Amino acid sequence: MTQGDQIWAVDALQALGHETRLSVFRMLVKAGPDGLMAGEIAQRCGVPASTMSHHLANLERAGLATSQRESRVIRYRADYAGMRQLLAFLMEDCCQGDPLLCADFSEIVSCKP
Amino acid sequence: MTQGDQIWAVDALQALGHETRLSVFRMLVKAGPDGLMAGEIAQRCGVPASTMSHHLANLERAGLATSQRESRVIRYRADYAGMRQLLAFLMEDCCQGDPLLCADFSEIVSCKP
DNA sequence: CCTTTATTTCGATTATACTCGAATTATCGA
DNA sequence: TCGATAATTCGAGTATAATCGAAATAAAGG
Repeated sequence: MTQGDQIWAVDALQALGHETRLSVFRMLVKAGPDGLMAGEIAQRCGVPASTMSHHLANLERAGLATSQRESRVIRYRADYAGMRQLLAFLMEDCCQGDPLLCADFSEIVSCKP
Repeated sequence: MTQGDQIWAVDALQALGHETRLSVFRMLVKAGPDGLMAGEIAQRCGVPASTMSHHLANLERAGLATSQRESRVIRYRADYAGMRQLLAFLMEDCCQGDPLLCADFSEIVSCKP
């Protein structure tokens, strides 16, 4: 793994290392492919729109969310590819796939034949 | 999952969301059960001892490292249980075990029958 | 005891992040 | 074109984090 790889991982981890942003990301995962409008996210979190805009931009920069304008609203979705990369990094590069760290997840991931 | 559960996850994510600390954690994983002395960690990272001490305390508070004094030195080890909890949180609570997010990991984790 | 070594804690500075109202941009519908 | 609406960007204040030398603590060995 290169030095650069760790950099984006740091960005992604830092993005999720904030209560509001972690909530937002989970909200987006729960919302699924439809995602959520920026305004509704702000409202649900009880945070001013301008503040939320920064958090959403942060998540997007970190590769954990995508945005798409639809006429007047902007729809945010969880970026599954980014999250998958982060999880892969944590399990492979960071933890070296060590069974001590990762073995328990065989039940969580869909690996039943 | 409770509100409190997310709080420690935020702490752990934030702890890893820093270049030096992420490097240290990976270093500790690589070092295995023997761990590393505080001094050597600082030296390897090219960071003053006092600065590193804060980072190590941060990782320990976040449940990602443990420390143990051995006569004059202090040995740090990766906290596997904490990291497992974090990975479990990210896959289960955060991503809802969604195959879209987690399916790829069936090869990484040791789930071959 | 006193010195040396390893580490932490203190104290103070600097840097970065967070927050939010106000101003701005983009889009739609009348 | 003119509001009205949804969102972002700006600007400025506040808070939190990072940094590092100096001082304090802990332990070992003369």
